[in-house]
Amino acid sequence: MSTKPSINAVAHQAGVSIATVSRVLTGSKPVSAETRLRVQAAVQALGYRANPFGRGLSTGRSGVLLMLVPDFANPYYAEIVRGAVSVARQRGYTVLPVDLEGSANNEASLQVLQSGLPDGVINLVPVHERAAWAKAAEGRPWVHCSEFQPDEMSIPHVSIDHRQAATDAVQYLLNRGHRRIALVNSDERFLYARQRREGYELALRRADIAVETGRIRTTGTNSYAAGSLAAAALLSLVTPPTAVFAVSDTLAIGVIKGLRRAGRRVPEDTAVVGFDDVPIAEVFEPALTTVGQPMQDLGAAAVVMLLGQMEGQIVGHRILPHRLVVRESA
Amino acid sequence: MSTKPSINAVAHQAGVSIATVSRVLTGSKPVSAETRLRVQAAVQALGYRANPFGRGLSTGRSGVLLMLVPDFANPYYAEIVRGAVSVARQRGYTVLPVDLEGSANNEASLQVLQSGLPDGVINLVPVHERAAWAKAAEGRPWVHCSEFQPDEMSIPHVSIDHRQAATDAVQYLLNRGHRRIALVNSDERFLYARQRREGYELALRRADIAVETGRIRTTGTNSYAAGSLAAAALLSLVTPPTAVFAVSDTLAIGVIKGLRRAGRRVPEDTAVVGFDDVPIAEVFEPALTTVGQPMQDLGAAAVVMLLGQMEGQIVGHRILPHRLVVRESA
DNA sequence: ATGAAAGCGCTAACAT
DNA sequence: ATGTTAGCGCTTTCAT
Repeated sequence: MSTKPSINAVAHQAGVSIATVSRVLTGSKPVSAETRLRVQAAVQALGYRANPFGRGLSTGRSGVLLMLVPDFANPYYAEIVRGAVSVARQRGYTVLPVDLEGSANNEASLQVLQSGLPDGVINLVPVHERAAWAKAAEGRPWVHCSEFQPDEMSIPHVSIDHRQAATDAVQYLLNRGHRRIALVNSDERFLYARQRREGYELALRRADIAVETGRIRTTGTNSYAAGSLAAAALLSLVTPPTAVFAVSDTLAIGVIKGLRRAGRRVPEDTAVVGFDDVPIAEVFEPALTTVGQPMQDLGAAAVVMLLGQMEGQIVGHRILPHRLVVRESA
Repeated sequence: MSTKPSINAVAHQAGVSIATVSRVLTGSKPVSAETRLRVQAAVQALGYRANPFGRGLSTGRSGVLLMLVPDFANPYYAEIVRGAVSVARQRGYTVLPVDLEGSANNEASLQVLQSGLPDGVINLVPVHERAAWAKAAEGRPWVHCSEFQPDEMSIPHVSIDHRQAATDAVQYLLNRGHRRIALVNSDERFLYARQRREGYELALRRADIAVETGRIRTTGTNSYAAGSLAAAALLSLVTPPTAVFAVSDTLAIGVIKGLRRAGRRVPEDTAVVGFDDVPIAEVFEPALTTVGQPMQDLGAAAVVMLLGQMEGQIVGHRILPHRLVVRESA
C-alpha cells in the first residue's frame, strides 16, 4: 500500500506475466481483450504508474525535451515555451525549460544536456552564442527556434523572416508619408538584429531614400534606458527623424519615453514602431504599433519538427508569418 | 566511440571494477588517491557521464525538483522560478517548472508529478486550488511558496506577510493625508486577496476610519480592463476616493488608465498604490508606487526548505520581508 | 496471445 | 581499499 507498486505487483494482481502488463501499457504487441481488461483493472486498483527510470533504462528514452531559454523573464520567450509545452504534452512529452539567464546558467544547463536525460533539444539561444551548445548536443536531435542563419541549414529551424518583417514595418512608415526614418537596433551580434537592419535599409532604398548612418543607432542592450538614450541622440541630429523603427518593444518604449522627455509627442511629432508585440505593447500609452511574431506557433512548430526528426523524418525548415499590429504609436 | 560509454567502459579503461568507478563518482566510499586518478582520467578520456536512468533506478532519486507554476507569462512567478533554479543548481538539482496555464494544463502536470520522477515539489499554486495537488503529492516532500494558510501548518511554506504588507501600503497613503482610500481587490478566493483586504481594513480602523463597502471593489480577475472598470465605478461614487490601493500592479495600471480616461490626474487627483513590483511598474508612466515582494528569495528559500525536508530535517515556515517602493503614482 | 528470461547502467551490500 | 554480485523496474527478444 504505502510503497509504490511495481509492474510485478500489477502482474501478480492480474494473474499475468510482467511482459503482458508491459504490452498493454505500451501497446507494443496485441493482447487479448479479456486480459487487457484484467490488467487495466489491476493498474487502476493499485494506482500503478510505470517507473520512469526502469522504462528509461530499457528504452533509452525519457520523454523529456530540453528547451534552452535565454531569459525566462522575457515574455517573448515565455510565450514560445508555452506553445512548445502545449503540443509536447499532447504527444506525451514533457518539456524541460532551462533559463540561461544571459549565460549565467550555462554550466548547469550544459550538465542537464549532457546527462543524456533529454531525448531532444529545442534551442532558443541566438546564433552567435550557439557554438558551445552545438558541440554538446552533437548527435542528439535538435532544432533551432526564432533565429537561423544560412550556414546552419543542416539543422532544422523555425523562425519568422526577420528581414521581411523589418521591411514591412518601415514600409508602413513610408506609406504614412515619413521620409526621415530612424532605426534603433539592439546588438548586431544578434542575427535578427542584422537581418532587421537589412530589411530597414532595403525598404528605404526601394523608396529611393538614402540610408544615413546617423539615423541608425545601435544600443548594445535591449533596455528601456538604452531606448531613451537613442532617442536623445536622434533628437540631437540637425534634421531629426519623424519616425523611429525600434527592433523591440522594450527599445520602442524607451524611445517614446525619451522623446516625451524632450517634449515630443508620439505619434504626432515622431512616430514609433516596435517589434515583438509583448503584452505591455497594448497597455503602454500610447499603445504600441509593432510587429508581432506568432510566438506560440514558433514553439509548437519547433516541437513538431523535433519529434519528426526523432522519428527519423527529414523535417527541413519553416518560416512562420509575422504581422504588423497597428495601434497608436505610429 | 559513437555510442555513449557506460560505467563498464570506464572500469575497463581504468583497470578497476565498476564498483570502484561508482565510488569515485559518488564519493560514497574512500578510494585510494592513485586509483581515483586513474578512474578520473578514464572518465575524462571517454567523456563519460553517468546514465541518469541507471542511477535513478538504483537510488530512487532523480535530482529533479518539480515546480508547479500557475502562469509562466506572469513575471511575478518567473522571478520566483529564477530564484529557485539558481539555488537548486548550486545544490546539484534541476528544477522542472511546469506551467499550469490557469489550470488548463493540470492533467499533464499531474502526470509528471505522479510519474515519480521528481524528488520533491515546490508549489506556487494558490491555496484554493491546491486540493488536487495535495492528494497527488501525498507522501512526497513538498513546500508551498507565496501563499499559506493556518490550516496547512503541517506543510512547510514560505511567503511574505500579505496582511502586513497591505497595512503598510494603506498606512503610507494615510501618512500622505488620504482619508478616502479605496481597495481594488482581485478575487477573494485567493488567500492573499483576503489577507490583503484584512490588512487594508486594519489600517483604516487603526486610523479610526470606517470601512465603507462602496470603496471596496472586487474584480474577479487580474486584468488591466478589470482595473479600469473598478476605477470607473469608484469615480461614480458620491464621494470618490482620493487614493486607491490595488492588490496587483496589473490592476493598478488598469486603475490609472481608467482614472485618466475620466480626466483625473495621477497622483495629483487620485493616488494609486499597486502590489508586486513587476518590471512594468517602473516603466509605466507614472511609475508605480507599489509593494515589492522578494521574488527570487521566495524561490530560493523554497528550494532550501525542500532540500532540508528531503534530508529529514524539520524545516518549519518562513516569512520573508516585503518593502514599499515609492515612485510617482502615490 | 502469453510467458520466461536476458539485459539496460547503476548503486550498495557483502566479501575479501 | 577493492572486487563480486544482487537487485532497482522495465522492455524486448525468444520460446511456446
